[in-house]
Amino acid sequence: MDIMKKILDILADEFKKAFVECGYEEKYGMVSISNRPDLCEYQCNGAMAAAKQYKKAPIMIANDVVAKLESNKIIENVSAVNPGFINFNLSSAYVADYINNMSKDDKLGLEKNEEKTVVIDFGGANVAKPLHVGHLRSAVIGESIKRILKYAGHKVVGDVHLGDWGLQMGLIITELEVRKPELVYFDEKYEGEYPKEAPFTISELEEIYPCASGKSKEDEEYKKKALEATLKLQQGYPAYRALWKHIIDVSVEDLKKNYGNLNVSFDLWKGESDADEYIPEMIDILNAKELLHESQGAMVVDVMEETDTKEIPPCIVQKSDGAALYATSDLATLVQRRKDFDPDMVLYVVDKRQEMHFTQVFRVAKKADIVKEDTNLTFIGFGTMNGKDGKPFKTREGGVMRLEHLLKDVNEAVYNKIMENRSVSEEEARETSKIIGLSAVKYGDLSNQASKDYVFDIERFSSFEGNTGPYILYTIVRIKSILAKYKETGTKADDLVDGILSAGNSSEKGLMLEISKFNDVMENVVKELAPHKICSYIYDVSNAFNKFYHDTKIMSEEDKVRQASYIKLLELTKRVLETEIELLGFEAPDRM
RNA sequence: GUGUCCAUAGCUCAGCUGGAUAGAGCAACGGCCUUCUAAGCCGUGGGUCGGGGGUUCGAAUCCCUUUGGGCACACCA
Repeated sequence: MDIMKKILDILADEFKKAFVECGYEEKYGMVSISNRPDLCEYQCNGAMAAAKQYKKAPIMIANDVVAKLESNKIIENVSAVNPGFINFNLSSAYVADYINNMSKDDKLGLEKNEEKTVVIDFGGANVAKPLHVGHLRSAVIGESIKRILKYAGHKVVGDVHLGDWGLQMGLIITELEVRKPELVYFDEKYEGEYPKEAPFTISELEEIYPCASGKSKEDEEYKKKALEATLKLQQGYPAYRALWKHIIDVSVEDLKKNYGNLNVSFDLWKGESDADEYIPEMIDILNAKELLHESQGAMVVDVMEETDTKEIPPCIVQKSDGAALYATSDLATLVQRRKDFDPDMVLYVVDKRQEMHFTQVFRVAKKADIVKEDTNLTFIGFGTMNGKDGKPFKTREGGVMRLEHLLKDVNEAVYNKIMENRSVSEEEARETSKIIGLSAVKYGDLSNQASKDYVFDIERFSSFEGNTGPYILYTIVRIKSILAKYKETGTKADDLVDGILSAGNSSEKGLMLEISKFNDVMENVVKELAPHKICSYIYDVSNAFNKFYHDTKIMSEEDKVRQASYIKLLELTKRVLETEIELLGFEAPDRM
């Protein structure tokens, strides 16, 4: 099976045909999920929209259409309701058929897209600075979008794009010299090989940067030294290059560990330093297009457009002292990415406060043809993660909280919950609390629209009730548990039944209907790059499953064929849920 | 100041290509475990969708206006 049409499109086709047969335009045959589930599963409101054009009472149009559809095999219980709604259900046999087809498809019926190459820039990590809560959203949202686009069939390159260039590096080198002047890197006459081992640990490094940064603010002389060191490094002074390499290696190793704990990974560990060599070429491009001009000592590109409703300041590409800055690096990186990947799309998952900067960069890139004309440059700005007080999330002392401490706190809260509710070994509880904790954090973040600020509430996220990650995991664990029990009986569902049978009761059908929405939901998720829609979908699926679970005693079912059908339905439900949480970036344990 | 985003139940959030009685979760209250994980299921109460105007047969949703907030507005990233 190559493509599976979405249920709504299939239904709309039936309605369009009916509208046309009755002499109305087919555009009125649009179908939507019912907003009155007590009355029907699906509805069509086209009769009301058509009333004006045909100068006819909407209910009459609805009646005409209903008459054509009464014998339709896909549609059940179709009826016209005042003032002109057409309510109907999907035939139980048809839904069962549909989801059986879904289960045969490796993408669960998601229509294939044309493959695009996408570079996604997320994470926002800096060398020598530990990840803190401010890095959480970029990592979590970026990872999810990366997975979503891969699932949709695109070639995706995730780039962490490290902050590894600039003054911070000079500061660290300067402070290192103060602390360990005996190191060969500071001996100008040294000509031998530089050591392979880094002369510091990650914890030293993390302490050095804030210390150096503090000193440079008070001590002019110190700052000057740091600037000089930065310049020497950028000019390629071998000793500093060697030292710098160590700083990066030590940092990256630690970052990989931390991102690993978040289930976040990157295909590419490029940094701002990698863009450096592309700066001259980028400047040449701008000059060739005669876009670059001097303004107040700096070299800038004008980016105002006539349709702008406000002043967009020119994009500064070179500071008045000749140095590069943020925009310089981002533009040069685009040159590099074009050479390396020739992307159709470049996505930036960045704090929304940086929108202006990216507007400028994108405009320059387009004006200068640094990217192809049809390259889609997209800024996905996310909101702030706030504490319960509605202000940016801080530690109790008011400082910036490190990401690993945040995760630890959540895991601890989950661990305590597990120990009070369940009697499992401490070791298992520790393992499980990591898995559940991650789901709590990620679901808590992703269930909100990315662009909005949200309140991070450890209590709420790590509580296991309601619309949370743990609830979704619990649902999956219940399914796994039954499937394991069924397996123990030695029966194979496939031997008893070809596929899922028509639903025998309303909660079973409810579950099937939810499952059948998969491709529709996913198409939207991919189009809008909106993980929160996955969350609301799997919450619906989980609710539908738990209702079904409550109504149906699966293991004690006497009718073995019916039971086999239940098992197949459970397998499909599990597949849908696991596919979706995979796209959100977490997984389910076997027990909890 | 200019621009921009936001305002929905006590709290946290959905819903916004206009449709019927505005939905969840938490919190409160009441049911359901000798039977597949009660981290669950079922139910009750709770709202002038910030205010005002407009378009429409119909507006939380579109337009205008007003109030209150967040954020951004050239040499930081």
